Amino acid sequence: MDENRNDKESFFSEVYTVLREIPCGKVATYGLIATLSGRQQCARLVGQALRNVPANLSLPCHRVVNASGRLAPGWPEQKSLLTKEGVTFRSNRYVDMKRHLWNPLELINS
DNA sequence: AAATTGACGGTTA
DNA sequence: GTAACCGCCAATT
Repeated sequence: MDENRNDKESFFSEVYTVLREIPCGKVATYGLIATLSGRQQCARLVGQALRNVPANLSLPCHRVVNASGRLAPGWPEQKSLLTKEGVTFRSNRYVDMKRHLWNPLELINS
């Protein structure tokens, strides 16, 4: 049986699902999404998934940054998108994680 | 099949 | 706070 391939697709779906749960004005790290998707060590896979995602799915992929608050390379528009949602930056390329890092625990509490 | 790459994370310097 | 190094895992070459 091809169960292992099913696992991979499941992981991708989980990633997309988590993406939709990110509230406006918040950001999530690749590692956080990977953890919530069941693969804490597969942060890079999340990045690869996002890269493969077509823009027509309306997924808030611009709300995903790396653990340092760094935005995705080769995608300068991401900064504008985040700024438009109220996200502030520390320097010219780092998101203010202290303010805008999404805390999934709030979802449980709500 | 082996080596390289990649929208990364954590630790160390 | 920033930079360099290593470790992880799957996709690509």
